[in-house]
Amino acid sequence: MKRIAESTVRRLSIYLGFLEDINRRGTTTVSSEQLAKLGGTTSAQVRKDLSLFGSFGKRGLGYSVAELLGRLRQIMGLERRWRVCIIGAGKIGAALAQFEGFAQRGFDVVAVYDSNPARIGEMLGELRIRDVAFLERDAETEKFDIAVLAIPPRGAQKMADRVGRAGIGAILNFVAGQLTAPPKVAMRTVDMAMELEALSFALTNRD
Amino acid sequence: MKRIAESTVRRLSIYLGFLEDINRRGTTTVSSEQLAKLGGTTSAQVRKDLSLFGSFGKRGLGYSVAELLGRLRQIMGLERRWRVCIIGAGKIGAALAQFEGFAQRGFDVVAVYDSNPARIGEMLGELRIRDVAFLERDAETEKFDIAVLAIPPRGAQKMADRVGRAGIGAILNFVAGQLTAPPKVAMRTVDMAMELEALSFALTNRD
DNA sequence: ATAAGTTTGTGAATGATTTCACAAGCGTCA
DNA sequence: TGACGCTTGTGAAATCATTCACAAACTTAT
Repeated sequence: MKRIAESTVRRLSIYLGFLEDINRRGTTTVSSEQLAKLGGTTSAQVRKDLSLFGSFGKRGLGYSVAELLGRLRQIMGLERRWRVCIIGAGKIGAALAQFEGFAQRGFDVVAVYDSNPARIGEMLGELRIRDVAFLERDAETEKFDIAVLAIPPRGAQKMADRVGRAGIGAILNFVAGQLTAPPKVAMRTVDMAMELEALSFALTNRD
Repeated sequence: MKRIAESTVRRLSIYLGFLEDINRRGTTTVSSEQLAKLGGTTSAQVRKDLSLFGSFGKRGLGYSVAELLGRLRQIMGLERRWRVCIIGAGKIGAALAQFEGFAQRGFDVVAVYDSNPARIGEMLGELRIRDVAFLERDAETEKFDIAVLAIPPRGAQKMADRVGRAGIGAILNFVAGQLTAPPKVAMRTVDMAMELEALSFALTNRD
C-alpha cells in the first residue's frame, strides 16, 4: 500500500470520532459533505482520504455509518485493544494513568513505572507503581504494545532506547526536547511547551 | 508579512530549544548544517525557515548564537512572559497547573478554575482553585493571554466561547472531540487519544 | 594580497497535498 | 421505465512545502 500522509491519518481519526457520535445518535447514513463540515475540511478531501483505502460509499446516498465505522476501525487498527505502559509516575504520568479517555478509545493502561524508590509500590488508581528496572522483564511476559514516556529530559533518550530494545513497538513521548525514535519504533511527541509557543507566535503575529 | 506555515513555526520552536542549549554551553556560533542535524531536517530547510524573517547569518561563518536566539525569541513573541489560566482542575488540569515546563519557557500559570463546588477553594500548588463563574470578571482585571481548556467534552464549546468573549486571545485545548475556535481566538488542540490512534495505525500498517 | 575553504541566501526544480470539476452510479418519484 | 436530483470516486490543476544547486560573501592561512 502507498504511504499515507500524517495529515491523512489525523483526519481519519477525526472522522472516526464523528462517526462514533453519529452512530450513537442512530443516523445510518452520512455524506462526505457532512463529515467535512464537522471536521472543518472539504468534501473532496474526505473522499480523497477514504479513497486511499477503497470505495466505501454509494453514489447518490453517501456512506453507511456502520460500515464506514467498521472500515475505519480496521484501517486504524482499532478492532483490537492495545496494551499501554506508562513510564514515569510524576504529575503528567500519573494524570495519564488515570485518564479515562484512553480506555474508551481502546487503549488499556496496564502498568506504570517509576525509578524513584519513594514512589515504587504506591497505588495509582488500580495500578501499583513498579520499579522501572523490571521494564524489560515485564515487557517480555506482558507484551506491551505502546510505552508512554513521561519522565524528565535527562536520561529520556536512554529510556527510549530501552523501550525499543524491550521490543515495544511504539512510544508516545511527552518529554520536551530532542528525542530520536529507536529503530523500528513508531514515535509521536506531544510537546506542550511547543504548543504554547505556537500560540505565542500566533498572538504576536496576528494581523 | 506573508503567512507562515504551521510546520515552519514548529521548527522555529525546535531551533529555539537547540539554541538555548548551545548558548548554555557557551558556543557562540552555529551553522544551518548543525541546526539541521540536531533537528532532523536539512540545512536548506533551516535557511529557508530563517530567511522568511530576514538575513541573520554571516556567509562563511554561520549564525551568531546570541543574535539568532534573540531574533527567534522576538519572532516567536517570547521576549515577554504570558499569563495563562487553566480551566478545569481535574487530573489533566491539575497536572498542567504544576508542570514546571511552562514557567521555564515563559508561560506563567496564574489562575486555575473549576466548576465543582467540592474543589473550589482547594490549593493546587501555589494556586487556589477558583469558581469558573468568575472567569470573565477575573479576565478583565488579570489580563489572561491564554486559557488552557482541560474539562469534559460536555459543555466545552460553551466554555471556549466564554473564553473568547472574555477577551482571552488563545486557547490550548485538551478536550477530545470537535471544538471550534471562537472568532479571533488562536487555538491549538492536543488530543492524546488521537496520538495513540496514530500509533495504532502505524503499528497496524507497518511493513 | 591572494587563494582556498566555508556557509549563507535564494531562485528554480521537485515533490506532496489539496482543491477542482465532472462523469458515472444510485435512489426516488411520476 | 425514464427523468431528476444527489453524491461518489478520481484524473487534472492548483497550491503549498521541501530540496537542489550555486553565486556571493565571509574567514583563515600563507
